[in-house]
Amino acid sequence: MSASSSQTKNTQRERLEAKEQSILKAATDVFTALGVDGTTMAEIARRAHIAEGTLYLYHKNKQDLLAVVVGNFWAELTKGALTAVDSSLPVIGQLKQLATYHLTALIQQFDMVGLTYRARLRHGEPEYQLPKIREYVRVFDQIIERGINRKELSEALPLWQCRDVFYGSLEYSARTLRLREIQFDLTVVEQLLVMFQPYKINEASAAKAGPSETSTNTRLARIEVQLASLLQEKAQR
Amino acid sequence: MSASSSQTKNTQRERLEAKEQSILKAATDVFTALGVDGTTMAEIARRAHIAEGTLYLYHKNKQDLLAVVVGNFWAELTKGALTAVDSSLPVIGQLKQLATYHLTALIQQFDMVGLTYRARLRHGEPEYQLPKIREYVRVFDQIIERGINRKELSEALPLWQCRDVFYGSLEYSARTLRLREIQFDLTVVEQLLVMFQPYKINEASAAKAGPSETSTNTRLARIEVQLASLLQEKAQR
Amino acid sequence: MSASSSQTKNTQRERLEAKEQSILKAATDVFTALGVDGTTMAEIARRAHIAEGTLYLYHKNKQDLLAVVVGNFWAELTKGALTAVDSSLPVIGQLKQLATYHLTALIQQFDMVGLTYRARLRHGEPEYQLPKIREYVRVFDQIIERGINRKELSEALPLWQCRDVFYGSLEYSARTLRLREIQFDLTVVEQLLVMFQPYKINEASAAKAGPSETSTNTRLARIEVQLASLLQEKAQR
Amino acid sequence: MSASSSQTKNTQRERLEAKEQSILKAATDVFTALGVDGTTMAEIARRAHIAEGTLYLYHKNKQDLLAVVVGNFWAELTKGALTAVDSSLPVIGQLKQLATYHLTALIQQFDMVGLTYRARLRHGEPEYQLPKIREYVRVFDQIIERGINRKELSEALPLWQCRDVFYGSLEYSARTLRLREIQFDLTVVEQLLVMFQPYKINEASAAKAGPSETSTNTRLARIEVQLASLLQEKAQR
DNA sequence: GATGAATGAGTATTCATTCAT
DNA sequence: TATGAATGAATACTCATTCAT
Repeated sequence: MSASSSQTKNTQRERLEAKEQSILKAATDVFTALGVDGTTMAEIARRAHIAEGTLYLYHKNKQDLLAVVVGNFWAELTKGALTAVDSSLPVIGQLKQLATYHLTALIQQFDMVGLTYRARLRHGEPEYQLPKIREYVRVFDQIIERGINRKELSEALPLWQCRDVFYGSLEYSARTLRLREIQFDLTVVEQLLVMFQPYKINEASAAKAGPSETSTNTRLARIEVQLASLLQEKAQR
Repeated sequence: MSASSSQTKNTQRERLEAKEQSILKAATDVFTALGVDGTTMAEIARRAHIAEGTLYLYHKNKQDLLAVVVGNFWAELTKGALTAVDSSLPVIGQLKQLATYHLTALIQQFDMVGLTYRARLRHGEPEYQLPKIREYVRVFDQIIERGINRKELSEALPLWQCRDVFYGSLEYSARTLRLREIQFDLTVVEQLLVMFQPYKINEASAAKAGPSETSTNTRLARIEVQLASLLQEKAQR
Repeated sequence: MSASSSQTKNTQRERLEAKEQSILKAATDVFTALGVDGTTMAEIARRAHIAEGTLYLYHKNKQDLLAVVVGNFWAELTKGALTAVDSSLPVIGQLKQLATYHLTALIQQFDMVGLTYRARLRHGEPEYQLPKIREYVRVFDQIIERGINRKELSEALPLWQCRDVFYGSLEYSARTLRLREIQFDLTVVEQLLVMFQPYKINEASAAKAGPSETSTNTRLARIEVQLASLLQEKAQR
Repeated sequence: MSASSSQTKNTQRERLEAKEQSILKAATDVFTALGVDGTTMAEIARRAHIAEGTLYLYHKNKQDLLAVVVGNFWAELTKGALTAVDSSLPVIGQLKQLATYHLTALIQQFDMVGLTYRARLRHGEPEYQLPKIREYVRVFDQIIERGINRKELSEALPLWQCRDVFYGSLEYSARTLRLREIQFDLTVVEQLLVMFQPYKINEASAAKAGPSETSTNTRLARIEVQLASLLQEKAQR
């Protein structure tokens, strides 16, 4: 009897869970297809095969529903990214995997970027950082941390500046590629990785003495960035 | 009489021009302050001291008005950028100037970025590239072209990929800096310039392999040591 | 030409005025017939032959429209009361006229009493005294003041207590009479006037205690006998 | 065992009764605090610690629940009034007690008056007399009847007109006093009692012959009211 | 050109009530 | 009895746009 009751409870929960998923699926589809303003709660309800009022049992209002939809997207992206990155590789390789994954995903689901901007808007506050985005962003941070721990990257790497360049470049590129109807562009990724050269710790460098010309440029670049970072700090003080 | 009429016409034109400016000023203010959805044509008319109907003599509809407002912003940005960049400098210096200008401007008027996204949306099409933005983007392209012409940059530089990284990084960074209430961050700019190192043509390299190279190495080593000690200090704090 | 313009202006004003009246007429009818909750803005607009949105050009919202409708009622009532009362009569006579007028009017338009209660409700405050009601109430006060000035009424008369009894009785009675489908009941009015007896100043009393008194007594006695017999008759029926 | 079952049954009944009371308490609180429109069945259920659906096992719908709440109020008022009135006193004294009790109670729970109006509204019918109010009103009638039986009051007293004046005055006064934040005003009560003077049978009158001046006024007033009543009847025929 | 009154389509949200469990 | 998830009708209000002066 307790089993049956637990069974029933289970079924109930599953039903609610299924309904919740159904709503999110419908909402995602409609928001994606029609944009925030083009979307009506009625249409979402229709596609989820529920009554309009039921939507409000699961989500406080349209804005909240949008936030959940967007949050879900980034949560899924986080999962995918963790899968896509092989942490046994050298960090530069990992960053390439992450960049590739990110760029590909954004190109495919670029509408979500627009929705994300809308979901971030809060009445009063200028903008709002969705928690799920923060989690996603951590994937990048973790790779960098790993790199530093493994002595593959210099501690001097300015974390959040690099992070912004990384994600900013990819997002912007995704928009452009979308417009040009290109599925993917490796150059963007490669270009991005150049950014990390100055922080790359060359294990071989100690071994071989010969300072090649390339090495000079690299060293200069590294110095310049580090100097900029120090100056910045000083300016802020 | 023709003089008087031309006079009048002139005055008339000036009046219309002034009214147009008044409308754009009002529209910019309201859109910026209240966002696209918070803005009403009535409020814009009120602030421009004209009747609601008059707005429609100057602009087809709200969406078009927004497009003009946003277009104006980018046109102004173009003007400013052209002023900010000294084309007599080495291209890297020019890029640094442009990046600095762009980042500063975006941080100061970040609301415009949001409006830009909204202005790009067209019913049906996924997104739309505003002509004024294209013009702005050309400023970057011209610097690169100049660099290639002057043999400062390799022809191998992948133009639009670099461009996307350039603008994408700065835009994204601007958002972040805005959130952190930071006015400017040189690191972002410097970081970005690293990207162009691989395409930098070292005129001295091919020509001379003389003693200056040794000296360069020596100086570099000295600087690196100093930097390392500074970073160490910082890390200990 | 100035005439034509003034004419036009006049016409315009008249049109707006007419529209305003049309709205109020429609609103009054609908509120009266269907009650506050039964009334929809759409129905009012329909009956006023205007668009729904137009209602909001004339009245901020439903609650405000109701307040105006109710206010109008009391303003009209004030006018009527001033007409109904002949200030040359002894005050008791005036009060009788006012009471008669008030009772009759309330019986005929009793729905307005219910609307009045609803119009008085403000969000937050417990209740709210409509200005137009205050003006109406002044009609009573003025009669009393007049009476006191003319030495027909004692200054000892507790003004607002009497006023409340006056209006309270009539309003409550109006409800009852409405339920019983009675158009008017003089008894209520007469009953009410008894209240003022203690404050009536008998000019003759102090001056003369002469023969008229005897005569009065005689006449009273005669009337009392006749009345008693009539009442007896009535009782037997 | 039968005892135990009866015990259980008893407990069950008590439980139901307790739940019913809990619902009514919650409903009364919410209706009083938030008004009819501000009240939701969900909130009542929440405060009564039951499910929404359960409310409908005890009360057909919101309107009915309101009616019960309001009915309860008047039933309680009836109880209180019967306690407050000492039927051994002269009727005028009893009326004074009733008036005092009524006024005090209404001032304290004035929100109930508003709820009463709303409870009386029926779809279609203009208004509806709640049974519990009728019972309450009987308290007044009984005092009057007693007075007539005891020969303290004249049979000529027009019962329901007096009743309406009685309750109407007090209700209206209660509203006013509430607004002025006054707890009680004896003047109102005293004022009201004047109304009964004309019907007061002066036992002493037969004993003492001297028709005082006061007596004249009183006799006149009495006659006037009785005449009005007779004329009324005639008019209705 | 300028006006501003008029329009009316468009929708998020609430909540009394029901009913499967 | 009790539950509480589901329902869906019902509506005040906004505002971009138009058009008669």
